[in-house]
Amino acid sequence: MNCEDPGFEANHDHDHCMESALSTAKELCRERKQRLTPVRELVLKLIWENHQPMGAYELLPALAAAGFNSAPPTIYRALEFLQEQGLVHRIASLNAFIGCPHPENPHRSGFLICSGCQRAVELDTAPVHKALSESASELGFQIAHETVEVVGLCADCQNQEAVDA
Amino acid sequence: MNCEDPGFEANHDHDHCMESALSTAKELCRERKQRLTPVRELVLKLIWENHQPMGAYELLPALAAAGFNSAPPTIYRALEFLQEQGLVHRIASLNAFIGCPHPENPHRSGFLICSGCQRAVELDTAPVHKALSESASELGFQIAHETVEVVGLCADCQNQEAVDA
DNA sequence: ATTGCCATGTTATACTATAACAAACCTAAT
DNA sequence: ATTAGGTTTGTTATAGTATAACATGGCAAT
Repeated sequence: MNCEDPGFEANHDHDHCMESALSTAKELCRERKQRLTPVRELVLKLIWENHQPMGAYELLPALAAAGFNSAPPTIYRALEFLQEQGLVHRIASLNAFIGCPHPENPHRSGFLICSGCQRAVELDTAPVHKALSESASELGFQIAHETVEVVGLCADCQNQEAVDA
Repeated sequence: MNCEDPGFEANHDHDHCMESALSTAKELCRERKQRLTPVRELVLKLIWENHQPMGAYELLPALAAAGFNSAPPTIYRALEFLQEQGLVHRIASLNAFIGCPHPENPHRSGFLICSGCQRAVELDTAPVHKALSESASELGFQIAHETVEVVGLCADCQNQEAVDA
């Protein structure tokens, strides 16, 4: 299994995961001549450390602890930049942000979100997009952006429920 | 064309549309022994009058005008009830609410949202759901709820853009 | 008529996000 | 090296979305 795309496996190599995401981010920003400034890098790091959807305000205390200004605009600006670079995605139904496991090529994103453990994994949305674009084209609708967010229980949490019951 | 499901057609019979939605709602609530109280009915009416996604706070002034308490909890409670009954859906990416054109049988909902005219139409999400459930079952993920919201341009607004250009 | 539940009123506050302007900082051309 | 111009960050304030908590009122079944 690719460490950058661990599905709902809890016990993957977190450290590697994070470092890999950060070095990819640095690489991409260098290529694109974009500045991955300290605050931006820290925010990305925090998001990957948690490896689950994080609210903007959940990230603020760590920014303050690191000596940055921790007023809301700071975090939202960093998140905006990271989104523009495809390094993080926003999950609208959670008002939360999560690291993208494959930012090197921009793509339509979709998520499976576990309501048991709060983890989320990015989906391959190609089949979903196909279905959507067929429905859309019947109505002459031109798609610009898709929000696909599926809430449910991951395999682990289903087992846990069975045990608890 | 079914008036309750007018796609992006602007010039359908609004009044009929609204009355039909309201009478269906009354019927359903009677069947289910749920109380469609004055404030709930008014909120549903306001949503159908506009026939496009409405923010909770956009609805408050009309509530106040009708003599109801217009503090936020009033509207959110009404919206919560209407959602439970399947009479309105929430669109997460817009923080807005819209009337459901076929509340008689609960269903997974998805939307096409036009960024030109702000209208939204409910999709048949069966094909999308099929694609999603295949992806989900590969990961052993059990789906509880789907958020599918597609932003783009409806046919009218594409034409309008072409004219403006 | 009484009781108990459901709905609404009311106040306060939490949570999410952005506007607007000032200060600091790159960086590239002179 | 200097400086002009753009980008990033700091800072204050506020807009926008949603819920907690408790009081009050109304309705329905006994």
